[in-house]
Amino acid sequence: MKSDSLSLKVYTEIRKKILSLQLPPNTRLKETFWAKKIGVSRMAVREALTRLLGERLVTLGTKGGYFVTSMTHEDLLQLRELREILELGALRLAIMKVTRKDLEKIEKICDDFTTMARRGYYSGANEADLRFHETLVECSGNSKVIQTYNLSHIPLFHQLLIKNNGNEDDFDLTDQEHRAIFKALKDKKLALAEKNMRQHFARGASLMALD
Amino acid sequence: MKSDSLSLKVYTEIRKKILSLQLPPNTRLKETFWAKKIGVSRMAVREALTRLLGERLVTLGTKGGYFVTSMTHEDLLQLRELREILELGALRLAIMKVTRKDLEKIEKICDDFTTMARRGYYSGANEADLRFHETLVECSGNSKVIQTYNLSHIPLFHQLLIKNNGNEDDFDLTDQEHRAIFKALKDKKLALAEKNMRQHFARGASLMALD
DNA sequence: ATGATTAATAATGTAAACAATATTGATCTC
DNA sequence: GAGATCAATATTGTTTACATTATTAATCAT
Repeated sequence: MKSDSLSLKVYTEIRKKILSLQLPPNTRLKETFWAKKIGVSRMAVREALTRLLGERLVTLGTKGGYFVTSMTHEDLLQLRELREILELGALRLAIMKVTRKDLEKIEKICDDFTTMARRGYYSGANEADLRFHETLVECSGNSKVIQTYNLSHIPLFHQLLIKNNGNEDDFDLTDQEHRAIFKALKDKKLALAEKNMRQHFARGASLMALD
Repeated sequence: MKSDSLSLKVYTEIRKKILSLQLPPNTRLKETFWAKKIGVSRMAVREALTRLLGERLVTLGTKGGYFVTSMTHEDLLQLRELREILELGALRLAIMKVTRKDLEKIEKICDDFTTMARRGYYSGANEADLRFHETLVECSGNSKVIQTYNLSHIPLFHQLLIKNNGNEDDFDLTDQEHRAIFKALKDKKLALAEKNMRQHFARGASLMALD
């Protein structure tokens, strides 16, 4: 098996931890610590962190050093707006381009969500929630939109939202809303799909206001 | 005067050259070459390139090495779609939040465009064109939208489009369209502003098809 | 001449060493 | 005991050195 570059390994590992909140915002990322932990030189770590800096997932401290990018409440509100812009845009493209296979994939994700939520696998259901939205964006068939979505920290936003406002009662509503969006997409009813999606996001916004 | 870090210096310089097409797509970026040229160690260059990798402005070759990210015709079409999504989204936010000062700034940019185009300063007019759109996005008042826009390579898109399809006859039309968008924004007529902007982008799209 | 083979060169990937700055913690003064 | 001072430690910024892999150039056989 071919071994990828060492810094790529570090990059992948730290990135995953940031996006899953195992490394919470504002955490300081000390080069030597991670070098020892992963078993590579400090330079490999530094390179990984610099790459994450380019992705805006880490930030430079005023006196040097790398930190996991922080998220203020204001940031979350703005990310919600951005998300709405991007996902609605993707939806408009998807309506035109979506394939039979895409639709099957989305429906399966809805089913997975239902199953997991019913059986109390809430983390799993959240994963399915995230995947539902990612898959919708993929259905846009526009790789630049997809890339932008992935660089926009929306997965992080989703995680934070769930962590702060997670509520088991919401799973049913989320399920219904996802299926409503899916159905409109399948029937290629753009206006309806947009309306359903806006509604879905509006509920998310109302949850955020409770902080 | 405080000196910033060396890799930041390299990062800034190379980034500017990429976005202005002084370093065209697919150019190989050799570490030692730039190290000598800028007068820093190879590692400082490497760090800068890694950061640009995170921003997707450079790519890794299959056999190693950094290259300026290439742009296929397909990429340009997709970027145009992305641009429309982001700028229309920003416009919707801007209609609600735009300030008097913002409006003055935009109008001034329109005036600059007119003046420069009339006097034959076409590069300058293109700069004003770019700035018109950037400023509109800034009027969204949403830093995440702004950040995403800046990471989306749209300036590059703009440059490439002009380079390939630049046509002096278009300046008049562009000017009118910009002013139409501006007026609708000032009057807070959302539907009209959207329509004008869509029209502006549609013309851009029609130019692309001529390749 | 043309194409394959191999030696020479160049470029990258990785690690280690050194210098400069920041942080910590102990000591002292009041 | 609270706060200031300064030494000790830790962390980062930068360069140099080495190992590995690509690329180029030269040689040779056909």
